[in-house]
Amino acid sequence: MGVIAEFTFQHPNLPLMSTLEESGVRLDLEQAVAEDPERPVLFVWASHGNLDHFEAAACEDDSVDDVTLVEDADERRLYRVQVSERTEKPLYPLDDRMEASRLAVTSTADGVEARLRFPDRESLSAFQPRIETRGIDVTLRGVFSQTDPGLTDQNGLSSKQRTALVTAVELGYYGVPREASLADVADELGVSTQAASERCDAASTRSCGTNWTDSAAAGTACGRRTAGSLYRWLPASGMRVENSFIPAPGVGETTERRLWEHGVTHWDDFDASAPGVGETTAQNVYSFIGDARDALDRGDTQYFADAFPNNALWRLYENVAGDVAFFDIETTGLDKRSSDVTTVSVLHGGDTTTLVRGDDLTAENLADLLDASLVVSFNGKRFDQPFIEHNYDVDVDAPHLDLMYLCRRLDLTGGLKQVEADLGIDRGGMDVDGREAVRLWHRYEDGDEDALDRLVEYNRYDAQNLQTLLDTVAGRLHQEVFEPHA
DNA sequence: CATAAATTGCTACTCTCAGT
DNA sequence: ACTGAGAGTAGCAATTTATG
Repeated sequence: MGVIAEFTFQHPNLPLMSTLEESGVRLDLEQAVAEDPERPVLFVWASHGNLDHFEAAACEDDSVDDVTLVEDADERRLYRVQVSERTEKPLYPLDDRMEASRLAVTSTADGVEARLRFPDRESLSAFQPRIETRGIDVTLRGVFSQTDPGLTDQNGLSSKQRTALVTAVELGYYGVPREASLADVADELGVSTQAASERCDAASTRSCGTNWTDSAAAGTACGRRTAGSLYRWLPASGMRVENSFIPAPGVGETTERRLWEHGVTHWDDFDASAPGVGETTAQNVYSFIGDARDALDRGDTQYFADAFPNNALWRLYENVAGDVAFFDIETTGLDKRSSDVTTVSVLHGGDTTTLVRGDDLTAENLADLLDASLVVSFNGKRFDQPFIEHNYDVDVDAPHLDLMYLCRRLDLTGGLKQVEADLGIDRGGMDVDGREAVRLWHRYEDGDEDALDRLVEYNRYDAQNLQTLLDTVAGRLHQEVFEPHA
C-alpha cells in the first residue's frame, strides 16, 4: 500500500535558503535533473515576494553555482538552478534509494516542504532517520494513506476527539499565527480549556499515528507536532531503567519523549537546560536520578516497582535479566476458593523447577523459588499469584510483571496460546490446555503416573515460553516506545 | 513579569478479558 | 459462568513552562 508523506526540512545550508529569507520568495520545483547527485539541476518556479531582488541575490548565493532565467510569466518566473556541491540536499540521492517519488517540493524561508510518495510504511520509516543523520532538521507534517478514501474513523478518533479537532481547525487554532485561542475552542465545545487541550492533543496524536485519509483538518493539526525520529538515539539493546525519566514528578510521557527526542536518552545525558524542563522539574529529575542510582546499586527493584507506573515496569527487565522468575501454575479449576494448586513451574536463572502437590509443593519451596528481583507471569496478577497466596502461606514480594497486559498493548490478545501462535513461538507439539491439565491431574490421582509426567511437561513449557515471550514483547515495546509512529 | 498553553496528577467511571 | 485487575476515557485543579 502506497503512503504519501509531507515533510519539512530545515537547515541553514539548504539551496538558496538565505536568498529566500531576504526576498520572501517561494519556489516550486517543476523538475529535477540529477546526473551528478552531488550537483543536481533544478527547474523551479519563483513566485510571491520580490522576484527582482530574488534574482539578484540568487546569483550571489553560495549554495548554487548558476541561476538562469528560463521563462518569465507575469507573476512568476522559471529558473534553472545548478546546485553547488557543498549545499545540503535532503532529497538527493536518498529519495531514489528509498524508492520515494517527489510529488511536490516547495521552498520558502521556513524551509523545504516536500510531499513524497513511498511504496510502503517501511520505506517511509527508513527515510527520516537517514536525512537526520546529516544534521537536517526533519518534521513529519502528515501521512496520507492512498487507500480508504472518505472513511472518517480510520484514524481511531472518538467522536469527541474528532469534533474537537474539526472545531479547532475551523476556528483557526492551528493557524500560524493562531487565529483562535484555546479558550475559543473550549467555548465552542462547551468544555474547559484543559479538556479542549487534551481532546485536540489526543486527536492530533492519533491522526499522526495512523492513516489519514482526507482531511486537510488532520493535516493541519499535525503540522505543529514534530514527529522526530529517535532512531539514532536508540540504546544498542533494549530499554533499561537508566533511559527512563517518567518517575520524576513533573515528568510524564510527553516530557520524557521530548527529552529522548533531544538526545537525552540516559540519566547521564540529562542536564537542567533540557527543553521542556524548567527549574522545578529539573531538580526533581536530578533527585530521582540520585535515588534511582542508589536503588540500582543496592539491587532494590522494589524501588522501581514503586516509582514506575505499572505499564512501564517492563523497562526493568533488562536490568535484572539474570534474576527473573518466570512462573506458571496448574490447578483443578478456576476458583481459588474451591480449587487446588496442582503444579507450579518456575524458570529462574536458566533452571526450571516444578513443584507437585502432595510432594514438594510447600509454602517454603514456593517462597524460595519466587524470591527474585522480578517475577513474570501471564495473567498471573489476577490468577496465579492470588491463587498461590490464598492456598499457601506465601507472599510474593517481588515486583510482578504480567505479560498479559504488555501483550494487550501490542494488540496481542486471545490468551497465552494464541499469542504464542501469533508470534511463532514453538509449543513443541504440546497439545494440552488448561482443561486438559485438570483432567490429567485427576487421572494422576487415580494412579496414572504418565498423566503427571505429561502435566508437568506442559506446565514447564508454559513457564519456559514466558521467557521467550517476554524477550519478544520487550523488543517490540522498545520499538513502539522509542520509535516514531510514522 | 503577566499570560496563555501545556502538562501532570488525581479521581471516577466503564469495559475488556483470561486463567483452570 | 466467574471475577477483579488493569486499561482506557474523561474531566478538573494545580503546577509548570514558554513567550513576548
